[in-house]
Amino acid sequence: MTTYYSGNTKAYVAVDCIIFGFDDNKLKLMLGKRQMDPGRGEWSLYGGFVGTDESVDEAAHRVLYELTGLKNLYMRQVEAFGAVDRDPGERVVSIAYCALIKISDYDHRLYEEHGARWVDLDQLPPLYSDHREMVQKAITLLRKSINSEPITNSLLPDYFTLTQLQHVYEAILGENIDKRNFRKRIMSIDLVEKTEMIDKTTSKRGAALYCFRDKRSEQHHI
Amino acid sequence: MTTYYSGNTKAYVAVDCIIFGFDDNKLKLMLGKRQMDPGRGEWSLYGGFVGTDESVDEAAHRVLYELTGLKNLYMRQVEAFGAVDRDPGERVVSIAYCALIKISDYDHRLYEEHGARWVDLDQLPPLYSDHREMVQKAITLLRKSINSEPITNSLLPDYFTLTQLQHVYEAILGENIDKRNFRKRIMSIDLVEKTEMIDKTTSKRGAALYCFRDKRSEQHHI
DNA sequence: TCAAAAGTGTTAGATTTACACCCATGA
DNA sequence: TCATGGGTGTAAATCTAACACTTTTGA
Repeated sequence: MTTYYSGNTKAYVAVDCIIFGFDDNKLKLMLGKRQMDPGRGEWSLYGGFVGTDESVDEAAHRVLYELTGLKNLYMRQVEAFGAVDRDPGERVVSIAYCALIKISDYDHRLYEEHGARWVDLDQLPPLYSDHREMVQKAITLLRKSINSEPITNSLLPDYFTLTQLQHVYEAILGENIDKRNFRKRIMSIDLVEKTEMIDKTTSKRGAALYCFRDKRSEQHHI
Repeated sequence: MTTYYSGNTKAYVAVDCIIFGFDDNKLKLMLGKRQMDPGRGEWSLYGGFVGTDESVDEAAHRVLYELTGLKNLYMRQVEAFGAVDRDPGERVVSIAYCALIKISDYDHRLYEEHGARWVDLDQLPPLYSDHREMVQKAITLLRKSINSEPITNSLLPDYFTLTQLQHVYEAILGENIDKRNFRKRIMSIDLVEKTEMIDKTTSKRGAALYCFRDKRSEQHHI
């Protein structure tokens, strides 16, 4: 038995997942009612404790998989939260992760089995512990990295219109974008590729469907 | 006794401090030889375990204070490191913090008591565990936030020449900057204020000494 | 025929980059 | 007097931001 550090105390280490989706031109957050004490019944992010045989990153992916059945989603560490009393039960240091889901690609039954709900970001209920702060940090992170990481790729279905893409940018950045400037910029960075397909669901005229050019950005799900 | 989460296992939670200084126109990192098993004698960042009555942030500040005698230094969480085998002894999740010190403002005796040394960033020895990766992440963070956080303020003495300031930028960004463009830009953002003082140590002609304009950026040390 | 979303260029201003010489002084 | 680092301006190129009308088609 190893006892190198036995003079020191241990703590529970947890992960909490800030799961974003995009639907109805709005950013959504996946929340559930907390199913354990303390705080049972409060709105909460999905989380779990880090096990002995998994890294913290792996724990985050596991929690997300258990909830959604999806693997290899975009996921990124946001920050470790370590206030002494952040958890009303015991000392828990939690590492927050931001995850992005293509809502429309998957059916919602698994979420619902867990009592999960997509909630509009601008209508968040009070959240358990410091989860609200985690969400805020995650949004700040999304805004900073929207142009350098495959964020929009992870939120949109495989084929999408430029208007949809613009709405994702607007939802994340929280501001309106000029349509012409936006299209010019997107075209100049080789991000997307036009397909032959036309989407007729949002207008009578129909809009060209695009896909992301970088095949590396395609996520592989189980 | 609280036992809410007793089905789960705990882990040691530690902090590691990536301490940067600036001297001789180069970024320096404070390293020490690890003084405990496992890994005794290896070059290592300064770290410590998070105690029961302190937040993770507080633990980081405490470790830095114990080493340097300085409080209220610029400090920022970098990332949590949680690989299963990252520590060869036991399961330790470590949260890395980046700290910035004005080397020339303080004498080095306290550091030396701890066996600490300033090492050139481009001449790092092999480091314990994943500390090298922590350093890399910290540099990336510095580069990203050099224009939005009081980073150069925290590395330079209270009075400095524009050439010194430029050297800090160059050391952090790892690239040469055009002198005229640099001065134009610095002047345009109201970052610094010219004083009446002249520094004659680096040239016969002498260079004007500047101070940072924003008093909020001044650090208060013990 | 008209309502509704798709699609398309130009111009002014701001920002960024490249670039070279004189100044002041101590040795 | 000269070697050394301090200090300064301009012009071209790039990027950003503002702005309005035509197209298509199903209802």
